Amino acid sequence: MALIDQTLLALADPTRRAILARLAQGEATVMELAAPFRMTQPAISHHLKVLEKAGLIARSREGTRRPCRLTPVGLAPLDAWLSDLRANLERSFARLDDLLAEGDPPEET
Amino acid sequence: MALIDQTLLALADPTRRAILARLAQGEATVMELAAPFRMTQPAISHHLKVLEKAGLIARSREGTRRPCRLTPVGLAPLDAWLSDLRANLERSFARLDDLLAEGDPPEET
DNA sequence: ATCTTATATAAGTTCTATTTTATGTAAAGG
DNA sequence: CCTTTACATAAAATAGAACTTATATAAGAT
Repeated sequence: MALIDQTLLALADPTRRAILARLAQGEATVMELAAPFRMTQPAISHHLKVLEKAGLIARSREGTRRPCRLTPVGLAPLDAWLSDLRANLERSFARLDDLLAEGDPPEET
Repeated sequence: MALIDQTLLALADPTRRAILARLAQGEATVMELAAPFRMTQPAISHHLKVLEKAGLIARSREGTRRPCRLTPVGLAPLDAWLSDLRANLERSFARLDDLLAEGDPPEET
């Protein structure tokens, strides 16, 4: 699975986005992250694993606790995808402008 | 369902992202969009419906054809979510810096 | 050592998304 | 009119993601 797939699949879940939002305020343990949700701890652990595999969070060890923190670089694939898309869009607009300037109506390939 | 949910759910599928990439080059009909995929036309039609409901594409009528075009404003919810997240991150880094400057080690709430 | 706290993993279930097959509709072409 | 082309919709199958219950592990507290 491509990086961008993992990124977007991870972000597509509201619980995981809420977890990221929480982590944007600072580190938190699994239990702290689980608290706001009406959901069991294993469910949260699974969400964390998805986020970790997507490179969106990292975890350390602090005795029995496993604090999580956000790793902003994990958003890079999404940034790249977005700017790619927008670059292509602009290129296609530029082509369209050229054609219109020539008075030549654009046609499909 | 919140806007950002629809946006990210739509983007989480590789077929749909490929469709958007194709549309970044310019308008295309359903058949043209379906061609590159080993997938039936109804499947593509369904993907297009998801993209449309997310506000990522729009469709017009041209006789029997239904050309699709990208609507870049559909990415606004994602842009907003991303900058929100990053704003919070920076705020929390700022707080951390303050505390460190005071020589006061940060603690959990 | 034992108990507790914090977390992970496994198995199973339920829910939702993707895809296909089959069929319907609407416009254009003969 | 009848056929074809381009697409939509419905129903059903499949696949996959999310969640729960039950259990395991590992570190700290007693």
